[in-house]
Amino acid sequence: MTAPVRRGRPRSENADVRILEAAHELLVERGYDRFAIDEVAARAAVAKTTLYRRWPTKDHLLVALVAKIQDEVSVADTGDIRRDLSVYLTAVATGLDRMRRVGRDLTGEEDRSAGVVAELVAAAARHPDVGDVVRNLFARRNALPLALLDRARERGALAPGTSSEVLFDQLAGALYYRLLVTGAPIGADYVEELVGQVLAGPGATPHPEGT
Amino acid sequence: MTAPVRRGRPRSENADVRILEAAHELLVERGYDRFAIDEVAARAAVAKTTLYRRWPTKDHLLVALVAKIQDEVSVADTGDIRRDLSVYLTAVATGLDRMRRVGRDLTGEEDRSAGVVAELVAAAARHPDVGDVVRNLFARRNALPLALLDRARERGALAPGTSSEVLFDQLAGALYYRLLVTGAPIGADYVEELVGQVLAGPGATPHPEGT
DNA sequence: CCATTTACGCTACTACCGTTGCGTAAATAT
DNA sequence: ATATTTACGCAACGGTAGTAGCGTAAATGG
Repeated sequence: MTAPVRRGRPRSENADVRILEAAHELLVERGYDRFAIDEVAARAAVAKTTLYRRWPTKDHLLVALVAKIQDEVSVADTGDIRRDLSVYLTAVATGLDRMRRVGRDLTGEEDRSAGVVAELVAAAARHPDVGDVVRNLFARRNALPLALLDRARERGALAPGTSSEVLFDQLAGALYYRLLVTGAPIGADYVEELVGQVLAGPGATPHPEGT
Repeated sequence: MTAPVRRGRPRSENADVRILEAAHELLVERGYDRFAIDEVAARAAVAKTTLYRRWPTKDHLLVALVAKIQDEVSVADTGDIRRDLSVYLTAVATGLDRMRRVGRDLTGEEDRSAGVVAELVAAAARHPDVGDVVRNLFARRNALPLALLDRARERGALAPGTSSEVLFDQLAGALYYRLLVTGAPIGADYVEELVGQVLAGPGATPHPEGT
């Protein structure tokens, strides 16, 4: 936090707020496409150039918006790791499903859904700096569940050599893979099955094969 | 295959080929952004309208291109499920990494990477019909490894109740999650660790020292 | 008070995606 | 041959992302 003593005319904080609000409204109403920067500026009663001074591309605005919107997913630690994971991942899944429907399905609109998560991923791939922000976002979002896994391992509920990060990749990865790639549903029953199989590990080889 | 007897002037197959070739070249050269439809048409020596008659959006062209480019990942079944999975997933990972670098890094260009996979995911989310094609693409691509898992289960190398689909989600999901979301590297060592942990299952509680 | 610095609003502009209208080319049907 | 049908090429257009130039507003420094 360097001293906020700057030389010229200060940025209107009001403008930031109004832009983000207008963008939020339009995103929910219309989805990411059908979401025109000009319209955001107009609705925020701000010149387009003012908007671009803050966020150099639409993608940057999107990620700033998501960062603001994103709700914390709470993590309960009851000591029953399986149950805790199921609860957490179910919450994540419903959150993702809500994000997927943004701009669609609320109104009886056509079908040009946006899939905010998909757009976020694409934006992160397009601009390195957006990628940094997105990764930071997820890092903070995932810190609590990772800590949960760490504690479980220390407690002996997970095998000693277990990598929390890899374990989390298995769990979250399955959800995002279904959301973004295969489009398969991710209901509570799926989460339950996933957590069960991840923890059990199907490689129980009663009679090890191979040379 | 309905009879190819149609009434008017036939579509120039040559045009399809030339367009896809030009698009392929440009995609590799420039990446998905910086890839202008006008330029594809020009390079293919075809009117823009001719192109749009075949693929109604840039996204449609992209997915058609990827469908053509995508190389089969071979699946070996040596009987050692752990080894087979490692080999297969390593091949997938290197393929993904190659896709990620398309349009970047070949030239000493700036940094506006495209991330073809990310764009593909976004395209699938934007247009329902593109989504269908993409899902179909992956379904066919994943058929062999899924069959591998099925055989392993029947052979007793995987626990009887194991869901091949969920298991595959854990594996592929982890890779795509890293590629698209966290940006973490996915080298051979990671794949090895992933496969090991997925098969072992960290939930083996040797001495539950609960509350 | 006045110069400087930075932000704002406005207009105009470029580039690209995707569409439309129209004249022409290549096939089939009679 | 002629009519019909469908594709092609061309040119113009509308909509949106992002940029550039310029005059004006609001702050600080002397």
